[in-house]
Amino acid sequence: MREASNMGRPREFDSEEALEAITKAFWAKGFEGTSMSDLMAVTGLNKGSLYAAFGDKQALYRQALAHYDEAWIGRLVESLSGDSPPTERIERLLQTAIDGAAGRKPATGCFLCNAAIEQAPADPVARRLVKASLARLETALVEVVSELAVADPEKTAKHILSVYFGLRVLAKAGNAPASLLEVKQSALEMLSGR
Amino acid sequence: MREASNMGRPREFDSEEALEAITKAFWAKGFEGTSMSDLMAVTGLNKGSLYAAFGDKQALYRQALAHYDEAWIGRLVESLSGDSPPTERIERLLQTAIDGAAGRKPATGCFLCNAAIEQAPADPVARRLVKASLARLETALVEVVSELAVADPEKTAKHILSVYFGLRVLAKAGNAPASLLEVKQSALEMLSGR
DNA sequence: GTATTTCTGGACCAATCGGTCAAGAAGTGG
DNA sequence: CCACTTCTTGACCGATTGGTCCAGAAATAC
Repeated sequence: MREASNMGRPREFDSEEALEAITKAFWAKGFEGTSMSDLMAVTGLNKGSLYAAFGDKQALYRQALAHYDEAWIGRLVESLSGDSPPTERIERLLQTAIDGAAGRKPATGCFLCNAAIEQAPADPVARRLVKASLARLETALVEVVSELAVADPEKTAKHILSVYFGLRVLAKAGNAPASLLEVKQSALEMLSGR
Repeated sequence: MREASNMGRPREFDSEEALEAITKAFWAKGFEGTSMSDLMAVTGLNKGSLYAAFGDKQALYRQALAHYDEAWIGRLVESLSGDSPPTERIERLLQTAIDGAAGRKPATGCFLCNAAIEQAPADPVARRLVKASLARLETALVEVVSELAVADPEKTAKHILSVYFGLRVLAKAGNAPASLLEVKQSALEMLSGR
């Protein structure tokens, strides 16, 4: 955000830390549900600093979404390309969706999923970011599925991705983990040819 | 909402029509994204009438959600219990999710899905309504799947429901219909034992 | 030192938010 | 006719919204 100029007063806060807090705020309450006052509260900064460092609310949201892609989606993709058995890696992905709601109040869920529903239709840039994250996930999934004896890996990968987001929705609705586990099992059974 | 009293000035508007318009507004822009002014605009009523007839904004939203259950989810459930082949009925369900985004700008999507993401975590009543709609869909799906030669109909039904909502999310993100069709095909192949 | 640049804190802004209220209109029952 | 009830209209409310601005602080460059 800032040029590498050593002129002028140095910034007193860590931009990364601030963006992390901002991301969590939008993640929990959405774009419309999060006010600038909320963001001031979670970062400990005041409006002037926020606007100078990141821009307006929409820019803030987009950067939070990009940060989520880097951090969380990155972790997910990484976990998909481990060296454990393919089905195990896919199970881990689906389990993430299930765990994302278990116990927590309110359910943390998936910022990407929330953004797809709330902002993607209204904000082209947010939509572009969401699609990019989805593409990352899909690519990683195709690679995993390709290791299995499956007729059409791309089709199957998309199916798994769809189940993943379906689980996210069902989890947010408050479905019991036991019920969600059945979905995961069904998906895994499909992969192993029943 | 109103007692069957013939005393006093009669209401000049049709509550059902108003609720229909209100539902579409919340459906398109969410709870936080819809203002009372928006609701005044889409119904042609003024605030006083809205409050008198439905209550505050949260009550409005809940009634919209209940109306969506009656109307749209009802139609979906009905369509699932036709006399066409079971796989065809399931295909129709998934196709609904795909069509819900095609061409339309912005993608209409599914109010139930939006509510699960946006309001279910924050509003217990909304969560209850969402879960009830989900249960309706699931029950109808179990019946359909039971007509197929499937080991565990309930598990499979949940899987299909998950795919349905996954499709809704992917569709809102702007995925091309061709890509979504692959998900549908994959799900149907799973049902027919590949 | 001074000049310059950038950041901080908070006052300030118009607009909008959800919500209330009272006055009068429009009906029914007698 | 009058009494009563309910609905409509729009003014009005305080609070909050996203966003701007400026005076002063804190650094570097000379």
